[in-house]
Amino acid sequence: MTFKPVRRLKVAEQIAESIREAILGGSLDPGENLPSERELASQFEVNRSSVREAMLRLEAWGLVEVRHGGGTRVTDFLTTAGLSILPFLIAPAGQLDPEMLRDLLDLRRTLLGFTGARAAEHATPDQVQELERALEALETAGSPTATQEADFAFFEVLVDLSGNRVLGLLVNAFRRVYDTNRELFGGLYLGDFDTEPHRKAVEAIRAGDAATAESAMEAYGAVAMGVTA
Amino acid sequence: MTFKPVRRLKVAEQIAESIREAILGGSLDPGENLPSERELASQFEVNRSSVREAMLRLEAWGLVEVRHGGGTRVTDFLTTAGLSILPFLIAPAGQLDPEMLRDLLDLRRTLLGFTGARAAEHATPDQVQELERALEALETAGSPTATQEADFAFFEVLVDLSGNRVLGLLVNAFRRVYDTNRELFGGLYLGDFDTEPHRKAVEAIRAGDAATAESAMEAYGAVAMGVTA
DNA sequence: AGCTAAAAAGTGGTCGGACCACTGGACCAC
DNA sequence: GTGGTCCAGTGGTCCGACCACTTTTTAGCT
Repeated sequence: MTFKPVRRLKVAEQIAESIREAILGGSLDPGENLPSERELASQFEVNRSSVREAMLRLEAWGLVEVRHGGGTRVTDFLTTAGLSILPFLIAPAGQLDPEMLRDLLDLRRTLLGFTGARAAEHATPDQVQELERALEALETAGSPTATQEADFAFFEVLVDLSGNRVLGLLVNAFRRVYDTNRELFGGLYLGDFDTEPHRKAVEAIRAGDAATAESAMEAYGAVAMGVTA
Repeated sequence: MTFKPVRRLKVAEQIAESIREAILGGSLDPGENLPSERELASQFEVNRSSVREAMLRLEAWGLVEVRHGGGTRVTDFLTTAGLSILPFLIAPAGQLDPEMLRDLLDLRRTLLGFTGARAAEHATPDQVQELERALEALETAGSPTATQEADFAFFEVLVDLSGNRVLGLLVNAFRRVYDTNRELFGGLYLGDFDTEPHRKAVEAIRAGDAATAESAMEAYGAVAMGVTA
């Protein structure tokens, strides 16, 4: 038996979360002004400093626009926010949003293909060996949770082999989506987990066959989409 | 003669920028602890509040990890940061990093293909008309700057047609890369700008031909890569 | 009345200092 | 070794004040 660490939520984080949900949930419309920091401080019964920290977070997420002397305005997050809000947007009420999930998996499938193709073009024999170790770890994983972890680890090795650092940053953003809602995504690994596409991809990468690696990885991405349908 | 607006940088922003460059530039190694907030405040000769705001920004970028009572640690940004740091990473010294640019354009090319394909599958006649207007605006643009803007606008319409909201968020992140270094990217539009791929893509999208739209957009992406080579 | 410019009110930004909450290490008792 | 206590250091929150900027109101003029 292992225990999960207790969640310690800082004041500023609670405030930011609260307002974030109001924005993403549509209670606050784009263009609208947030109450002033002093007003918010009084409403939440906290110090203004804590409210300011919350504003900083919201601004970093691209959810509000702070104007010195002119109030804080809610932005249209679909046109200003980056991938950093995806973890919250994909599971608004503790439940995965089917449309968002579909979009995410669809995009993921293409990125998997891209990753596989580039890996096939750039991987050295040493790196292929590393990939094989990751595949073996995946196939010998005992629990669904372990499988889930190993699957992502396999993918991250692959991203490393692709040699594309921008792709690396993008995948970091995706992983945060996954980490934040780990339990929800866990369901995708309950059925039979077939590593056949992985093996095919590894084989193609070893041979330097980009096209085959691409289609193998896309096939793997398609499987995940099927599970949710 | 027109003057550019004077840059008014808030104290906290200057500090964050300063430390950000130190981290991205390698002066601060991952795992290393930053000086304490009190120490930094004294070094920068500002109040501790301003330092704290800077820390929040750095944390939001995924560049540091703040631990209550345990100091602030520099993270390995290549494995923790998201696309939000790409604007800074791609032009570290006011000059575009060729490798990063190559990776970015390579990934962009694939995303363009994906966008074109999905647009062809989902676009309604009304939407196609909107796309045609964007294309016309692009072809009648006078200056290189206007062309640059119109080109991105065309792409954003296309993203909208694709109906994939996750892709939309991803493109927002990309646009920030572009906006932050507008002058540097402007060079890509100096030569002859051929809108032939655009026209081909629009035609394919109108016909609902996903495969052709995909290859047309990929061809367009490849052109941009050629310019920089 | 209508316009302009000064004044006021409101809002975010910075400051200084105090105290609370947490971490990590030193030291002690068992 | 193990667990406990203590303590110095660090981040988190609070308070109240003032500065910088924007928006609204008001006073004054034509």
